[in-house]
Amino acid sequence: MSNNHFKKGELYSFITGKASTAIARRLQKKFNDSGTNLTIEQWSVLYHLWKQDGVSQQELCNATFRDKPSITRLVDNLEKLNLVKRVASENDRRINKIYLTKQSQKLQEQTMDLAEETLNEALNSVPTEKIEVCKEVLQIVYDNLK
Amino acid sequence: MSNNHFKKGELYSFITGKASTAIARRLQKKFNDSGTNLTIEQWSVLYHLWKQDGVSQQELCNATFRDKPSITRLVDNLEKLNLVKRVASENDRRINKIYLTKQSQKLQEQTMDLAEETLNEALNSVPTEKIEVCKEVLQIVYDNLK
DNA sequence: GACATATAGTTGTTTATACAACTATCCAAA
DNA sequence: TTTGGATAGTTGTATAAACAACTATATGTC
Repeated sequence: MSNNHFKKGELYSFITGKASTAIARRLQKKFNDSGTNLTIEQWSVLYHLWKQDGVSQQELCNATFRDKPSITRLVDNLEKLNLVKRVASENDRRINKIYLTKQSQKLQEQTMDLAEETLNEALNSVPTEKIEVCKEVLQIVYDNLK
Repeated sequence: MSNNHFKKGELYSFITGKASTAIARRLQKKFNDSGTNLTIEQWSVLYHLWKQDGVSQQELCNATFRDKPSITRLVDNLEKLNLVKRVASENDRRINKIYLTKQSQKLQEQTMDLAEETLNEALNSVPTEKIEVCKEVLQIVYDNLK
């Protein structure tokens, strides 16, 4: 059996990520409106650092699905904003360990609330069991392609 | 009942569009490997022009969910590649109508095949009915936020 | 017809992504 | 211990997105 369930007219939104783009834009707007001077991409790096900081840039690459130059520049910008600090590893001098600052620790609660709010708006009226199926499918898609 | 089905650890992939990013990267790789000198974003504009060309840049904005400067520059680059042509409208001189060239007409079949191939790889082993649920949820998400 | 307003498109700036090429450091095998 | 390959990170370049500010044209109202 073919998996070819996409008529031409349906290719588009899957490939362009229409839904996730809309979610990201909505969250960015909430950041801007609340005076949170942060891009979604910067937030996504902080998101992983809030779970654990002191990790290498390479670990941030893996966690955020970005390449090394992207992380270099995101960390550059986060450092300019005084939200993270590069600390050279003592054991391995190739490695920068990335630490949160006091300022970025304060941002966690507020921005996570806005993120949850955004997802609740996005998923308004969608039944729980359909959300679960959707999450499952998207995870398989990712696993199929990684 | 709250729609708050996202534990903190699950927020991330929905907001960042992990799955659609993976799909776009895979398709871009297929374009590159096949010598198709085209970005996914340029392709997404051509995608709508293959359905109908001679439309205004504003109509392309609506169709591709981009703002006007983004379309201006995508059309700039497509024009440099000789894939589209701007033609000033006779009725309304503010409007550029965008037309496909012979070269871009040739690209349609090949790139659509690569796009379908990509989606089939992405959705490998996902049952039809779950794909349908997923498409439905993503559409509702988009409608909820637009 | 004149003017205010809306619409279509462009340009400038900042941030981000992808890829290639590069430096510095580490490590393991000869 | 030397050397060659792997790993961590940076820099250069092209493309793209978002936002603000801008020009040009059209339109509706007085």
